[in-house]
Amino acid sequence: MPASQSLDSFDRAILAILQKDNTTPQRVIGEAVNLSAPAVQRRIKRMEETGIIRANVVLVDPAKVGHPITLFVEVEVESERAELIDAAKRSFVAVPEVQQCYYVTGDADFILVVTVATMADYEALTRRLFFENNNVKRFRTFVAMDRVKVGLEVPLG
Amino acid sequence: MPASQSLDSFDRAILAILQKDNTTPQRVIGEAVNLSAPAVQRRIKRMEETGIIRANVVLVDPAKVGHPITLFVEVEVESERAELIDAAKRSFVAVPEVQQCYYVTGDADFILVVTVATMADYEALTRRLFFENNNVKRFRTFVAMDRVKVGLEVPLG
DNA sequence: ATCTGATTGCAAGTTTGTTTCGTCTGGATG
DNA sequence: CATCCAGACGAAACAAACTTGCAATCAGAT
Repeated sequence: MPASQSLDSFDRAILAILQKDNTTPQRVIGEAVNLSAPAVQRRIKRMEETGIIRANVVLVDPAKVGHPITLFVEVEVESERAELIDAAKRSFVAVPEVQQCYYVTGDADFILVVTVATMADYEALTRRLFFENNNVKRFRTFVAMDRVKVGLEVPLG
Repeated sequence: MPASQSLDSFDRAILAILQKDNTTPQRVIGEAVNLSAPAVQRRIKRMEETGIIRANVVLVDPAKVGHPITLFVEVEVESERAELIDAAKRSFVAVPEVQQCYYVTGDADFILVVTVATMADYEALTRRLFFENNNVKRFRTFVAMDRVKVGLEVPLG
């Protein structure tokens, strides 16, 4: 009973479908998981309310809208004082070209995924984000030659 | 005319909305961009056919479905012979826990984004993917402490 | 000036999503 | 052991959204 529990096997089956294609009609989902359309609809609504489903979005091919370059950047900071880390987070989040930003353990402090139109744009971005930030000690860039697999799908097993 | 060109400013405005919420009714989109609902619908359809829109999906909160750990892995291979690289790509793509996989230039050859339930699961994964693959020379793991910004949104400006 | 091809808005038709309502199940309580 | 209650279900009615056909419009080329 998915009332108190957050996920049962119906929910997982529904999520698996929606992670592939959220335009799938509820009736079709219902047939796939052996539930009526209203039941499917109620479960989706609850998962949205509880934050299991964070968003409904389209995935855009970056190359086809003028952003053919994807980059990874490892950023190392000078000081890990909380307020400086927070400031760094805010500055990264604010930049649309930064698709993803993670605060990590290891040899680096941040890992960024960046999408740009040209390397000149990236050069300008590094100036703004890294060279003008005194707390950035070092950064290392990887250029993606092949986006072998790109998605945010979470396995549900 | 968006016939031969792939993107005009209407398309970009529509995409910007859909990248945030693809459940937005076409009528509402139409009001926002000053177009009728059918016009919006035809443009969306064309962008889907031409591959500008790659997919319609829900984004799931990994922590809430039992995958609280996100990892980055830099993988360096022994040989960059094409067939070995392709084999590596296939092996990474086949694993559901590998959300993203990029073939990159720089000190590493691949960068993976991995989502798992426990570190034990990750340990098992490294065994399968890296230790049992003779072509993997070295790999380096970063553990995400904070998913500061996660998305696949492409800036449209 | 005219023609062509593409795009638009409107309106009708169709599909999909949503709400309502009565029923059923499982678990806790007396 | 019977009763009660909360939560979830399906069927049907309802509302909203999507889709299509058609005539009108606009831009560029002849």
